Amino acid sequence: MDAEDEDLWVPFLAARPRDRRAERLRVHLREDERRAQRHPPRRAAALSRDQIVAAAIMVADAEGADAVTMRRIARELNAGTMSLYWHVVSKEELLDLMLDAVQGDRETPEPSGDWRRDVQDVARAMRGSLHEHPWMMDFIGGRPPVGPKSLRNVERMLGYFDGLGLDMRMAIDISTTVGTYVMGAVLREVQEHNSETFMEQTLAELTEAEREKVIGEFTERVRATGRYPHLAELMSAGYDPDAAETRDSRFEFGLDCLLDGIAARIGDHPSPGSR
Amino acid sequence: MDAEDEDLWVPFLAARPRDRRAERLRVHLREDERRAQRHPPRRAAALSRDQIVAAAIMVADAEGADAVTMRRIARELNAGTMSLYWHVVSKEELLDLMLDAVQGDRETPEPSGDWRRDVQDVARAMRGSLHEHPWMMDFIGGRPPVGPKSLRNVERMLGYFDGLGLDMRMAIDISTTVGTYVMGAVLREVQEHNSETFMEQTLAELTEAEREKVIGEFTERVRATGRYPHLAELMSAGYDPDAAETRDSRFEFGLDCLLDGIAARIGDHPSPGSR
DNA sequence: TACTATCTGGTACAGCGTACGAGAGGTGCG
DNA sequence: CGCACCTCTCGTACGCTGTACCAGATAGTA
Repeated sequence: MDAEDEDLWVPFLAARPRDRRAERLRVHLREDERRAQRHPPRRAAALSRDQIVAAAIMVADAEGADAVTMRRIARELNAGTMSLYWHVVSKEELLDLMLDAVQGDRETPEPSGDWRRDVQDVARAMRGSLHEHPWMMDFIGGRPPVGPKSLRNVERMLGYFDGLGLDMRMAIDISTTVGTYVMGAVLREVQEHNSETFMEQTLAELTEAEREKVIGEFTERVRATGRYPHLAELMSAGYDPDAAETRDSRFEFGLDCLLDGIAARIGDHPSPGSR
Repeated sequence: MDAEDEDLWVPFLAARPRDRRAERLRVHLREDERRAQRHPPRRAAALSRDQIVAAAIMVADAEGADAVTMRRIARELNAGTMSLYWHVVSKEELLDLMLDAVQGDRETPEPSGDWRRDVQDVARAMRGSLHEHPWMMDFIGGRPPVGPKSLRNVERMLGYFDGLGLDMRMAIDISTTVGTYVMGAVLREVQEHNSETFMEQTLAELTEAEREKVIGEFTERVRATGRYPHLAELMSAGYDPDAAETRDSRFEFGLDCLLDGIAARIGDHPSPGSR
């Protein structure tokens, strides 16, 4: 049963209960469902948790993190705002549900025997998923990470190292390290993306002359201090480290470095010219 | 002049101007200061940007990200809420200023000639700084990153690779990759920390028996599915990958892997048993 | 004295998350 | 049938947020 697995929220972590309902909804969720079957829903369930989460993700994708308000989501569903609170304990919980839902977006590959390729695939998939939902980076800060979909992904990841004779500790360190790198990379990339769109908006309001003047003044000021030789060189070379074209290769570069280091450590010889 | 460097905000990026003042405060800040010297502040400046930023950081450190509200900060300074808005265009700008301010907390080491050690030091310093201000992770999501302090740090970082004959592109990729890893690591660690404190609070409300029952039921459910052999092994081994003791070594592990990969790539032979 | 620039902060408003509780619709029992 | 009881919807209201607007205080210049 697929639905069986979907409820594997780590106890305590899932919701911050503000009232009794949290416990009912989470820790004793199965029990709830049993009762619901005795007493089936009467009105063909106009609203459901999954619907609410889906609507919230739609809104977030289309209008950004700021647009995710309970009122906005309710409007999307033609429901009263407070109706959402029957299915969801708090906005905080809804965000958790959203994060876990998109975690399952991409399929993680079956172990192929080549751990390095599998890990690369997963890393790229994670990155792709995060890029499709950039609002994740707004919500992810400092919130307990584990929902059932994440659990499944961790399980898969650990499976890639099965035949290599690693102890569990090593396998876990490697998994989290890769995940760590991907998170950091996407965080940076989302920041850069936001910078760009913001800059473009601002630039559009200026004339060409003003634009050059402002930029010129800035580079001149950097140069004038004499304390930033590398940055000055960078700017005069016109090299933009954050340009979209370089982003993919930068991601792959870091990932390759990391995987090389890991490979060396687990006794695998790094594939010399991989990628 | 130290103060000279402090104003090197990348133009456009710094503030999202909601009205004209943004431009004045940022792009033409120097001009503003010149005028201010003609017309010096009359009341011995009861309030200043730096004070406001410092107060905001204090509040954030002591009470967490949620406590950072304009009213709270004003109260801290015995000022009216709206007085802050003379010195700061918006809360958003204040957050940018806070982030950049803590960026300069730790001193980055002078280049020692051993790039690897320098980079390690910087990475550890970044991590330490982020841990002292865990609210950073709440604010950092999807916001333009560059203030003057960050610029200085990038400059320093680039300097570590000076004698190695790398081209600029390589040096930049390496710098950002290391930064990326650190950000990701701290993001994860802050999440884990929050999970823990939350779990402790919840656990404190339960009796020992309830606690074991809930945990036991969960592990039983995970095992019952048969789809999570690695996780089941993990849980029955009682190994907690997020335990505080393992966190430092995990960070160093990932960092070492990364640096090994980088070293190999720039023709340096990895120090075999480093740390 | 009058004028102007700089800075303070009170009031007010729209929008947020959500506590509360009334009520609508359905089931099961007498 | 009536009646109790659960499941679910949602209007109202409250306290909180960021901040627009504007009236004033203060100090330097003319």
